Amino acid sequence: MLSSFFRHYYHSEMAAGNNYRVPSDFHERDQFAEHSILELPADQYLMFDDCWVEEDPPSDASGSVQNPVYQANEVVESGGSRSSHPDGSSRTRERENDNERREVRERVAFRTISEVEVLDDGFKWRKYGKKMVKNSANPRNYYRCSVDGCPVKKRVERDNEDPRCVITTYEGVHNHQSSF
DNA sequence: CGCGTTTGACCAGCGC
DNA sequence: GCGCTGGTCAAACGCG
Repeated sequence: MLSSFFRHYYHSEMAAGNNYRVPSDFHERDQFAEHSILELPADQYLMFDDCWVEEDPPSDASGSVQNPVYQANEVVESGGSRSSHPDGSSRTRERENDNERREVRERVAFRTISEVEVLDDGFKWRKYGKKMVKNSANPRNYYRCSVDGCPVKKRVERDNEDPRCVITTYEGVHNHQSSF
């Protein structure tokens, strides 16, 4: 139950050939539930329907959208044929074109209802920064995977519009197994 | 003593 | 060029 939607999302994306990644065996961490959401009703477990993949917005789309979170979301929705069950074929071609133009940036963002901001996703993180960001009363925290040589980073911030929610953004792919 | 966090400084990109 | 903003660095500090 815990992360069935996420598992479905993740595998459907991978099956579609999209290059989206999250930490391996993320969805199998029991500790994830213990830390974050046990006290919540089952139907509020996780809001992975708000999962999206951030991409660089087109240059003519910037400026009018205040919240970068939703800006990223809109880019995904308008740029391809994604739904909760994406076919991914057109996006795969877009990806290949993107890869020729710029380095691959694998980034996944999602929102969870959680009391704690640092969710246990099976990896060990080292905090390296904290910043107040515009249009949000909550600070954004920056973490790096503490495994030597691993390039993965994540940003964590509490949703300004819904303080129950935590927005987590992963960037990069782990070059190792989880810490457990 | 080693490791992780805190926090102000610094830097790069962008718009004007 | 200047100011704003987001992201990173690194010294100081805290804790086990």
